[in-house]
Amino acid sequence: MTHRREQGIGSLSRLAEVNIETIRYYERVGLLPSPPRTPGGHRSYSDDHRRRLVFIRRSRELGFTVDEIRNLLDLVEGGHGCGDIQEAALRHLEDIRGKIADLERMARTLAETAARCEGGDAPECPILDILSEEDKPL
Amino acid sequence: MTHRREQGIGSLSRLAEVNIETIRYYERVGLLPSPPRTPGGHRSYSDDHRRRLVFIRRSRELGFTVDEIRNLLDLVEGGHGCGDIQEAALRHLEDIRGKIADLERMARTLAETAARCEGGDAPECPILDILSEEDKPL
DNA sequence: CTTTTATCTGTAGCGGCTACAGATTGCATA
DNA sequence: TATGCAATCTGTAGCCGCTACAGATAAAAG
Repeated sequence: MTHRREQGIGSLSRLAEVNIETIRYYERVGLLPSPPRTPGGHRSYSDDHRRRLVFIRRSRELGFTVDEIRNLLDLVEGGHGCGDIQEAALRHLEDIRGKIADLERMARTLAETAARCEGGDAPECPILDILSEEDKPL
Repeated sequence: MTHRREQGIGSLSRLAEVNIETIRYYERVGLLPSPPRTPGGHRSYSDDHRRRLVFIRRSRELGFTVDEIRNLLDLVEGGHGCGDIQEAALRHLEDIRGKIADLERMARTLAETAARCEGGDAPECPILDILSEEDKPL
């Protein structure tokens, strides 16, 4: 029986591995519900908050935006089945693959161009050429 | 002889394919030198400005940050040879490859997990599992 | 000269935090 | 119980790289 009861924001921060300031930020933007407060006004979190916060962190680690996470959380709350969630994940996967493709184009261009450099003090520099000659396509 | 003389910001924007607001932004942050002004206060650009602006745009397209571009421009101005520039490009290339690796990790996790989904209204969802169970590594 | 278009400055917003300042609360020890 | 220190509070501002406005003025076209 792991009965961790109410806990402060610092403890939640350590358990969920999320910055304290970030936790308050998530509350402000409506990702994490406002917890009850102690008589003195300190936030007091339950295990449910912790689970939700871990969900948020993991989603961020997988590259979901705050907006997308809001949607994911709505799907979960709404008791939607696996299908909708899978669909959201696959959409996001496509985004990621698009970004990878962009970066690979950049990397290819840079690598190819840098390979043509002679280095040293050579005045001619193929990198400068592709950067400044506007009529040559990348 | 292509003697385009002084021109306004709109014309520069079209030639260099950079947004007008972005041009003024680059001037504010010190990437593009402040051009002379007409008696009425409008910016008046030369071909040098255009070349430099194209350089900036291309660098951004290759993923260099504004700071990195400032450094690149310093290298160029300083008459440094190909070697230094090549070095900067290779450093940047490593950054890009790091980002690609990050994104590929995300994509792999998402793809593998989504593949285990049964879809439909199944109550069990492997995606939700990896998102909320904090003791399972991604 | 009048109209239209171009440009001007300044400010604020985006996302996703992070970093402060200055006030207050909570808890442990003497 | 007093005290001292750590934890937390709110509010605001900054980061990057733009983008979008509003309201005023300049330039070009008719």
